[in-house]
Amino acid sequence: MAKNDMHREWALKTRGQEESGALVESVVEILDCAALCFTEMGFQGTSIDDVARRLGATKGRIYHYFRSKTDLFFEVHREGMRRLMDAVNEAMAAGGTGREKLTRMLEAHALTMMQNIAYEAVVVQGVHMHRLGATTPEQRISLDELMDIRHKFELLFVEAFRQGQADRSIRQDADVSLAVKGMLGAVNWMAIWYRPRSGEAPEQQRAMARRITELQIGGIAG
Amino acid sequence: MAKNDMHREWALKTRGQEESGALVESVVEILDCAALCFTEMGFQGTSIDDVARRLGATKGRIYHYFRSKTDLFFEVHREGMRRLMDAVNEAMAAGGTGREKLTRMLEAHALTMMQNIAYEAVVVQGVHMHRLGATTPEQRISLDELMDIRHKFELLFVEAFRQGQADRSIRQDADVSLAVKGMLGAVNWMAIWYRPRSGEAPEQQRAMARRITELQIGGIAG
DNA sequence: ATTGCAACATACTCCGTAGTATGCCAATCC
DNA sequence: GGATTGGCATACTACGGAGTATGTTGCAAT
Repeated sequence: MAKNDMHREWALKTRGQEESGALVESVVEILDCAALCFTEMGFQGTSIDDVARRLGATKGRIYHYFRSKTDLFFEVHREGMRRLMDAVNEAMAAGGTGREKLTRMLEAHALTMMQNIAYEAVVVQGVHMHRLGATTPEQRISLDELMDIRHKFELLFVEAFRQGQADRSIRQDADVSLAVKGMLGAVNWMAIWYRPRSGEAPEQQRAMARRITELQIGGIAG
Repeated sequence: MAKNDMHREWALKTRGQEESGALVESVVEILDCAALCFTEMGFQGTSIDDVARRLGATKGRIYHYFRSKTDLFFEVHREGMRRLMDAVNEAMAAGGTGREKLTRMLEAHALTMMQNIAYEAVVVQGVHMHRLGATTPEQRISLDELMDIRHKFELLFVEAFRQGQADRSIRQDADVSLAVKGMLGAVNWMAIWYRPRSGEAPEQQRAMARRITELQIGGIAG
């Protein structure tokens, strides 16, 4: 393959087979640093040099793997969505009533948010960027693709919600779309305020995920 | 007063008496355009020239009233917070149980978000920027001040929540802080997805605000 | 009628930053 | 063991955009 196709090649590879290990690790390292930078300083506020500095490297290394800053951002976003999707899909797989499913899914979502706060904060930013005219046509395509995944993600919750209404475990009188947007909003908002306390045990995170989920399902009325 | 103090003067004026009208209107016009630009393209993504172009004017007009781009952003943020604060304060004033208060407050919050989507989207962005090291010391002060208002805003909800627990209208077993963050998250998230449908009647907005609020209070369990 | 100043517009500087072109080295493959 | 190539670093260009310095105009008070 020609040198110039290196970047595209990588994007395709990530969906397919494993790589030689060292290469993958180098890219993952870049993604991790990029996620932190984007989270702390925003997309426009982060320069490629910032990411490189954090890596202890220079731009060359980054542009060797990614065609542009926007591509790098999208790749972080994609990885964040993938982790969310995997967690929620698994939670949905097990049986139970619609409400039980929905509860597990929401809890998995919340927990994933806490465990991958940098990546997920970028995802939230990306959603925010949606309408921000991504300039080049190719970026538009990438962004649209990500929003499509985002939409499918939301549909998983809608589906579980409807199942819950069908089996009477969820109230009938709710506007499904609005209800789901509300629940997801409550959890997504964690990207704004949640910061892992140093030495926070995974069990504490699970407990917090359970509590916030239970409040969304059960409400606060006493 | 010296010319150079013009900008600061304005910032102080906004808290005090009315101005000569025409002047105020010119500034409000700038704020409106800035809110739209920041909402659509983000803080870093918006150039002062963008705002000026939208105004049908040039940078000169903007820099005549605002010392910097950051100041402009903060002023939009401040205005957005003020509208939220006013609406929620009014909703809190009337009596009732804690739960009734909280319901009215949340509903007022949601409605204000919808009616001032551009300003409120900027507020959400500002919260996001919190940790994004605002560079100059003066900007830090402004940002800290805004975050202080934000915190007071959240405390209003915490207060009503606690009152509701005291009068037994709200369940006892909830983590107050987490519950409030969840509720506010659900409503704040509207800044991301809500766009007014053309010709949407105020009554439809009120209905949506009521529905999303009721879901937060009552939960979805059937 | 003049002066003074508010309310902008115009024209410029200067710096950060995205992206590129090129150089360098170590490993791998004929 | 020369050539090739992947994996970066270095050096450079080009440009947009924040902030400033300097007009220009119209109104308002004296």
